[in-house]
Amino acid sequence: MREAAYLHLRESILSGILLPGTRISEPGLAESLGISRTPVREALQRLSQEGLVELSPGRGARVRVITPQEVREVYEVRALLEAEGARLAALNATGAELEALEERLEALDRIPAEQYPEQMRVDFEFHSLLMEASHNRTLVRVYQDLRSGLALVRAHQQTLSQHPKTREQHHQILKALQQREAEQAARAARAHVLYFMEVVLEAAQRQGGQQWT
Amino acid sequence: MREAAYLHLRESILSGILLPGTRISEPGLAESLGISRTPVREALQRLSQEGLVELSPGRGARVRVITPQEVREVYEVRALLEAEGARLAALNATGAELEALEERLEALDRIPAEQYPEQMRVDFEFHSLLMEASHNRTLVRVYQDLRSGLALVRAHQQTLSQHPKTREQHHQILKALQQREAEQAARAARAHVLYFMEVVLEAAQRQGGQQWT
DNA sequence: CGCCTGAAAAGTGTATACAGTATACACGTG
DNA sequence: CACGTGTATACTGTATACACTTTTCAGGCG
Repeated sequence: MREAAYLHLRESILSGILLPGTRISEPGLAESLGISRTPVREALQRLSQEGLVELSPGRGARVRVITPQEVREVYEVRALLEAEGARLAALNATGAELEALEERLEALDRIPAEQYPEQMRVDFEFHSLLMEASHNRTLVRVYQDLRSGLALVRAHQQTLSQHPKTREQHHQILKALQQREAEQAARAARAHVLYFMEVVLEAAQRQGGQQWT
Repeated sequence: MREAAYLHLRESILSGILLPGTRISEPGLAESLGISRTPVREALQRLSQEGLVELSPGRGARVRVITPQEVREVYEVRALLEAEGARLAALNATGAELEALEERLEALDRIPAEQYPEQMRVDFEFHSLLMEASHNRTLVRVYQDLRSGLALVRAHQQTLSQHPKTREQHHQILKALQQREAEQAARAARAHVLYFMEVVLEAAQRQGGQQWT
């Protein structure tokens, strides 16, 4: 039930049902889920450590507010991690892992542009598989922690995937991995993440102000 | 009281009172601290997310066991983060921050070699200040998360600080920061962390087997 | 009309109770 | 003598109760 509360809250936040800054009441959420406060509390604390909610002592939980400055910081760290992941993957990836990556890019091409959630899911899988191919589980863990925070940002930035450049960059990364060119893979991954950061920040500037979901 | 339970457990684990693999009983710990199970549970879950304890569903909590392979992974990621931190610090550090760093190195020289805990504390402060001088709070957060796991390793590796090379490497980093040479700072920080990793792994091999603290 | 005050409502933090489950140990069986 | 089974104990996960704090809102005062 803790897991259920966690997943429900996470989904509510990422899908935009709960806007940033919204207060989350333990009794309220517990009743709406038909469970007691205990698992709700534990779910909130987990989300707090993941950076999706803010927990002030004695004053309850709120959905976290993220500033553009913070988005920039997170993407810069992600670029660092993903570049290293790509470098290691070029050295350590197995044949099966390379095929799985290739398969995801083919799947992305097959998905119609209007099915945004599906695109996002496969895109996410591609990057996760890339990091796992590094064979450094600590790197993967840190990366996933960072991404759960990033999800907050992308929630309302729909339609920005499948930019023309994105597809080309994905293939550049894969090609470098297949040719075992570590430095080239790192550069390509870094460029991809930083390019995406600019797209996100631009879209945010157009549609919002100092903060958003 | 959650904080008290958290700090008590953390200290017990890092000081070696609780050895890796030891089962931690919620009722037992609650009684020994004179509090109820609720805050104990919450502390255990926090420690679980920080990587100090392992939490198997329905089967309670154990102090986590770390393998040399994992130590290598963690230090490699730390080297990556700290190199980036040093690079950014060379660009962004304020005068006051540079002075604080210098002060820590002077303090390290003043501490007698036998006061190991004090040395470790100041050494920790130096590295934390270095990362904070990067002015990227996300980078700092990820770094601190990683280090709390590392603390497990160093707990029983006393006497390995103040290796002759350590002092020199610290000063190399600081010098690069003062001269605003970003790439040199990154290289120096990376070399320092990786060197330290080798020292730790060597010490572990001498005194242990496949796993320790 | 605005601001301060104070009481009521809601909420957080901790303790405790209870149901379901894993673990350990002893006994019986092959 | 080894192994499986059954029972008793201990523990985890969830629910509920209670004290204390924060928030809210209405009424009175300046």
